[in-house]
Amino acid sequence: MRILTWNINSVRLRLPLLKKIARDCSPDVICLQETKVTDELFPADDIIRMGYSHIHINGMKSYNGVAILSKTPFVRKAIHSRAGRDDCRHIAVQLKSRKFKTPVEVHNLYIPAGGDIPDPAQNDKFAHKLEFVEELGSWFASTYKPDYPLIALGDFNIAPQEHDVWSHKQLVDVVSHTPIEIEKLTAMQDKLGWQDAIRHFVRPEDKCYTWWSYRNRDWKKSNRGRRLDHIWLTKPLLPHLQSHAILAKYRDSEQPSDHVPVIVDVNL
DNA sequence: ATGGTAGGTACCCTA
Repeated sequence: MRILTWNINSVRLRLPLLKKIARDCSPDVICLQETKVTDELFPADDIIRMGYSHIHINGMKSYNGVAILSKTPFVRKAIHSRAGRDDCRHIAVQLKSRKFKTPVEVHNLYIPAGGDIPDPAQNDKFAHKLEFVEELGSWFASTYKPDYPLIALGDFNIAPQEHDVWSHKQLVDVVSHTPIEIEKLTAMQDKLGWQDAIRHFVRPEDKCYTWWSYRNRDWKKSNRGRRLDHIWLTKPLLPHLQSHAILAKYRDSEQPSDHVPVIVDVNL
C-alpha cells in the first residue's frame, strides 16, 4: 500500500499537478492538507476520474481543509474538532488489512502554523498551535493503545530534529523549530510510541526537508528547507514499512506548492 | 535587521 501526503496549498489551483503526481507514482491513498475549499466546491468528479473513487473531505472557505483520496473503500470515516474549533484540520479513515485483525487507521493532520511570534502570551496563533498539539497527544493516548495499527501523517508545521532545518542555530527562535513546540510534539510522540517513518530511513545527521519557502529567489540554490511534513506509524506497523520517498522534484513544477509530497510503502 | 512570495478573497488575511 502506497500512501502519499502533500500540503497542496489549494486543491483547485493545483489539480493539474495532483493529476501528474498521481500518474507518476500511483499512490493507493492520497492525504492532502490546505485544500482551501468548501466540500461543495471540492473537485470530486476530477478525482474520481483519476481512479480515486473513495473520498473523505472536510474543507472550509479560504483556509485549511483536509482530504483523503483512496482507490480502495474505507471501513469508517471520521472528522475531528481540535482545540475547540471546527477548522478542518483533522480527519481519519480506516482501511482494511490482511496483516491485522483490526482495520488500519490513517489520521490526516494539518497542525496550525502558529504565526510569527513564538510566545503564547503575545500570539494567539502560537497558543492555539501548542494547545492543538497537546490536546491531540492526550486524545490519541486516551483513545488508542500503542499496539493498535495507526498512521498519523500530514503537515505538522514542526521540524523537530536539528537536521530537519537548514540551520538549527538560526531557527531555534523561529516558529516551527522552537524548543516548546518540539517538546509538545515529542511528548505526543512518546505517549503512543509513534515511529517516525522517514527518519527510519534517513540518518539523524543527514539533512532532510519537505518544505522550502516561496520567499527565496532560488529554493534549490539557497536550500533553506525544513522538514514540516511527517508520516508516523505505531510500532506494530514498523515491521511492514517497506520504503519512503520525498518527491522534492515537484518543488520545481510550474506553480509549485511550497511543500513537496512524501510517500511511504507499507505492507498491509 | 529587514523583507522577501504565494493563494484566496475582497481590498487583507494566512502561510
